[in-house]
Amino acid sequence: MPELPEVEVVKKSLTKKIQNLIIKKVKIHDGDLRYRINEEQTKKLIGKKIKKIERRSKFLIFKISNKKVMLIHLGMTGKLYFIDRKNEKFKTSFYYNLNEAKDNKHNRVTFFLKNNQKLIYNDIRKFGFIKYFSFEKYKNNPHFRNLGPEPLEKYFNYKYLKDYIFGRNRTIKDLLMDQKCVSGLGNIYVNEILFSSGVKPTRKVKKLENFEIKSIVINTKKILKSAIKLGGSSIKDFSSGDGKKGEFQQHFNVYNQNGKKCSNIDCSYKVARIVISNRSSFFCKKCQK
DNA sequence: AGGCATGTTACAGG
DNA sequence: ACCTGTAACATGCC
Repeated sequence: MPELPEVEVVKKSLTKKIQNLIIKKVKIHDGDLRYRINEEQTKKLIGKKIKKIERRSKFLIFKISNKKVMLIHLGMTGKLYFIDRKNEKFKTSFYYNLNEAKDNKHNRVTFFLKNNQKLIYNDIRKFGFIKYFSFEKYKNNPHFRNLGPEPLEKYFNYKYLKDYIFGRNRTIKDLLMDQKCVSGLGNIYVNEILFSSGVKPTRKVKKLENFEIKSIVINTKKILKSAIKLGGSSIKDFSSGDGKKGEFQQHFNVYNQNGKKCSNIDCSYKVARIVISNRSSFFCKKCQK
């Protein structure tokens, strides 16, 4: 689930639920995530307040009252469930689904808050991780040090991308996927951005025209904003219709649409799928040059 | 059975 | 030291 828009949606919804709550207890069910964690580390959090939740790239940054920072990266399948027993309801940060959170064997960590409220970190494939830093040092951690600019900030603009491209010889798909160039994009949004920009994912960056670079920057911002507004993309479909899930997947033009007709009305081509750098790329051979 | 999956990074070779 | 491409991580679903 998680590229920049999904992480941003999680941040926003979690902020409403847990800002200023005290962590009463932390239970690790399986600490064997991308980086191993144990209850020795989480002990420091007990009795402390969650003051603020921020986002950088695909990282969630929990600012804790003892000048500690808890970083959560959701990896490929990480989810955070907020559970409010008071109402006998499961309110998830991104998905909202009773069956998904109940007795789920992929729940890895539970943060106990007040009034039987809980925050559960659930991760099927365990590519995600949780790490702790001091407030002063977290920006210098190895995960942050090489991150490029946030795509929604002004610093990411035509001039920046044009300059970044200079002297490089890669495909535009690879470049946009690279968090050093611009941070927060992943396979879904890069495919959609390139479709909207009319640029084939295989194009070498040094061969891009200026108008195409401009278009890529504009569409990056447009698509990310639209996805955030729609609650992100929920790839999995849930049986129960109640509750929140993202809706941007209903607006995919190419991602996972191989074999379907190109969404441009005057085009009769089918969406093609190829593999670039071990990842699927979807595009229209006619509409993307 | 084999291929594929929303991500990151260690490593190899240039 | 920088640039690029590949494979690996763990688990589930077609």
